[in-house]
Amino acid sequence: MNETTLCPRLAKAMDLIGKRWTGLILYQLLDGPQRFNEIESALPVSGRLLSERLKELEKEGIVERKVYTEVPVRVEYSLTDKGQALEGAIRNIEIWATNWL
Amino acid sequence: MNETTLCPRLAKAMDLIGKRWTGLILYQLLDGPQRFNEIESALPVSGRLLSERLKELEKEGIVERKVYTEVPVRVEYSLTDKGQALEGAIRNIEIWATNWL
DNA sequence: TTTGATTAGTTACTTTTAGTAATTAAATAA
DNA sequence: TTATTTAATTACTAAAAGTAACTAATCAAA
Repeated sequence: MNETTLCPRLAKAMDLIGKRWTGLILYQLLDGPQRFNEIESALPVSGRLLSERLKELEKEGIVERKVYTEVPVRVEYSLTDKGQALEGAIRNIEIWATNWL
Repeated sequence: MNETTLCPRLAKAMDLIGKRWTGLILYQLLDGPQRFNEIESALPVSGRLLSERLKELEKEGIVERKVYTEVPVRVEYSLTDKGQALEGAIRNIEIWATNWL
């Protein structure tokens, strides 16, 4: 193992996107703001991990969390500009998947 | 959890690329064929996982393994067409990383 | 003929992460 | 008071990753 010339920004990007479910969560959010349960229902991810991933993405400024104090409470997640900027990468993966899988 | 409308091909692509180190291994191979130790030295990945990942990628037809019976043995890994087709996706992640991280 | 060097792994063991299911908090309606 | 709904969290188990030592193959040097 070593850490030589590897670009730290690319490494971080791969670490973020590469975390399990993160890519699919972002893909899901490309459709627009969605609440917790919507994302949970759309993907085979448990609430435990979805919560964890959304927190990470929020911390990185990729996802925004908005609470509506309705009854019952509504929490919506959406992509920030930084998150939206990932669309090209995600669409490219989608295209590759369509052509090669 | 559910498995509703999620595109299975995208899910598989995300699962492949999303596995730890896989993105960086592919990025590394965009530079051309490389032997095991070269990849291991370029990335902070251990031989154990590098070996595991390369096997998965070979099984998926993304990476090709070629053995040269020299002394000592030389094993080179390279991208197949299917693997090379991921360049767009990987470059997009690279660009995003440059702009946003 | 034994020792060492080199590459490409594998094995054994520990730590971290993920999966699963049950539980909680808050706010209200019946 | 009990039930309902959403958005989580907690406790526990299973799987994956990290680490370091070891192996196989082949030859050269001592």
